[in-house]
Amino acid sequence: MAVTMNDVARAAGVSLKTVSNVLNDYEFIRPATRQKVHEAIAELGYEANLTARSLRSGKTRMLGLVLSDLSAPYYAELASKLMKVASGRGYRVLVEQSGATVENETNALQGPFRQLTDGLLFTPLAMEADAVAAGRGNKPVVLLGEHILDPRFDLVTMKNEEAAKVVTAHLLAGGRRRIAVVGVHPEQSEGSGGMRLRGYRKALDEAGIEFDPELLAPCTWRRDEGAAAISALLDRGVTFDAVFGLNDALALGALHELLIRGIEVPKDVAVAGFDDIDEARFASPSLTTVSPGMDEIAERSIGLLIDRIEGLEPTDGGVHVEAGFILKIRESAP
Amino acid sequence: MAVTMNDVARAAGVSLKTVSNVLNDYEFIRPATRQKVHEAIAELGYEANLTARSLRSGKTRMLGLVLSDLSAPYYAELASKLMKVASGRGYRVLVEQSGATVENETNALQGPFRQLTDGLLFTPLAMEADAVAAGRGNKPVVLLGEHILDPRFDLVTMKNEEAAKVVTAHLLAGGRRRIAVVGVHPEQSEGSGGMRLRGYRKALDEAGIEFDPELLAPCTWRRDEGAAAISALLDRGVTFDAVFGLNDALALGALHELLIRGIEVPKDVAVAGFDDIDEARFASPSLTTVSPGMDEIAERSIGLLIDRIEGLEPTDGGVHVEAGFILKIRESAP
DNA sequence: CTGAAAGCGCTTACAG
DNA sequence: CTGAAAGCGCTTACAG
Repeated sequence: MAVTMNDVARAAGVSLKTVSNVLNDYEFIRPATRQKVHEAIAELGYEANLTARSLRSGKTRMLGLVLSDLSAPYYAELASKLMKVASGRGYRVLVEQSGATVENETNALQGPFRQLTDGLLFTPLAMEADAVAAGRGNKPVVLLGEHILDPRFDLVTMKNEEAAKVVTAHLLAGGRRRIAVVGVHPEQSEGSGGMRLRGYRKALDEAGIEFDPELLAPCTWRRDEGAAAISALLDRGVTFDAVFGLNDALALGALHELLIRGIEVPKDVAVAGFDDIDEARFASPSLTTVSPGMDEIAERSIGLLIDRIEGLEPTDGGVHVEAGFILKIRESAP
Repeated sequence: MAVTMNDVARAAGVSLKTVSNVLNDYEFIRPATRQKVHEAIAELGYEANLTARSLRSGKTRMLGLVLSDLSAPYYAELASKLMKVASGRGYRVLVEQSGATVENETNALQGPFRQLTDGLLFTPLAMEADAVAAGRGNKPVVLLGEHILDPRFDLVTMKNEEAAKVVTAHLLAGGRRRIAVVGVHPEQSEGSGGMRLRGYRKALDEAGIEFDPELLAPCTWRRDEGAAAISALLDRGVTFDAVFGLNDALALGALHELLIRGIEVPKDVAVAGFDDIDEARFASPSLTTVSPGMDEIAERSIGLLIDRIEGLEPTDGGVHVEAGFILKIRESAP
């Protein structure tokens, strides 16, 4: 059927092992032999069978990427970048959507998905740290995001608190005093949301402005929820002169609602977000936000994972990487 | 190391073949035997080795998805849906980004990527029909999109021309007479762009309105290009009372530019797009557009591909599926 | 309904 | 530097 290594070996007049050596770039091969093999490969149009290679070697050269939903802009952009970086190092990325449920996350961590990959880039949103630690098996896992911050794990994350503080300070520097926060999760002090809220509060503290819980608009991190949350705030008669969306989707939802209500942005209310998704640049008005260094996150997380797989990362405990960030000042909060 | 079928066979006191039969739901197995095997599997925590299965059976139960860039909102949403549909039928989706270059598309079609998948969902953007036909090999390929319309291929597409005609007719019904078109490719009569432009012209014809080439704003399909194209049109002094973006990103870019210039939407200029990406609902003003039936596209394309793989689709020639569409009337063109 | 054997196409010790 | 053999863990004919 297909051309096999055996056919190549026969055509080149060498043994199977020699063909394998050539394919795997083994150092000590006589140049003449190497050339004979390469000629036979070219002549026969041989292509290595990846499945057979995987079965024998136990490696698939695929990395798993577990995230809640690929259609979310942030994840779509991240996945795209991760694939490009991985490709540069000879790996593919296989994506699994968890919908942020414990069941699906557990499945991705322990089920057949795991077999198909040499290591996992895992965004835990529902599972707790102990469950992840118990179920991670012995292939490398690198955590992405902030839901779990635990010295047991390799982790690549962004500077949530610090960046949120900088955004908030920027709004304060623009003269804003009552900054509503959209996307707060009531009882959550962990995760991206909790950390960004902490950054917000620190900025207020440093500016000597009292924190007013009235200004918190709780909702899940979806655009329509952001619109609804800001709408509810306005209906309750809460006054504010700025909105900080805990991510861009929320900020854009809020922006939309403000404009519908005839509130001018940034004149009456300034708006800022977090993530710098592509859309932020093209909103009307364009959105002031924080770019959390996605390129760096992609490079470092893939790098760390592959180093673990190939045994190039010597550190014993969890490696913790924090990517840098950049404040993007645009029209919505100049 | 890991638990194998052999271990299960030994524990259950049956042969390897019997375990295989149970795992593959072979009909004629004595219930008692089946149960013994299931008990042994549960007791030992056996999980089938997918790589070994693939090597022997020649099937990976993975589908390849080739598209230009996963970070484009339309593709991200499509990929997310395709994965969910495929998962329901027991397949995974492996994504390959081509960047719309001939080289990468050819690689995805003929290179090692192909080995990893039982069939391909392929969005050709750079390759020509003959090259695809020559290189597709003997595993099933289903084309997505409109760049290649050819009876030799299975194809799932949207009603570009018809839907564009309906959008244009809607603008005309609202009293607009000079409708600019953003995203035209100068010499391209094929592909989504060409077909949508044809729909636009048909609507004009039927309304008895003369076509004015001045109103065509050529650019590639990116948001910033849309903004720049409409800007160029305005700078040239071309007058218009509506804009039809050949996709939503273009329409949103144009919308942004119009608002910046102090042109009121929809009062001065109505704006409509194509795709109904999530963002369209939340733009300010929200965007009138066409929903091209992405759910249906996902269902039908995965269904067709898997039917081909499993030999369930009897048709000899290429099957051509056209998904339905819905006009979404929103604020930008009521 | 079930069994014993072969083999998918590689890589990996083991020799030399 | 290269060879002959074993074996990764399954499924697939072939028997019975």
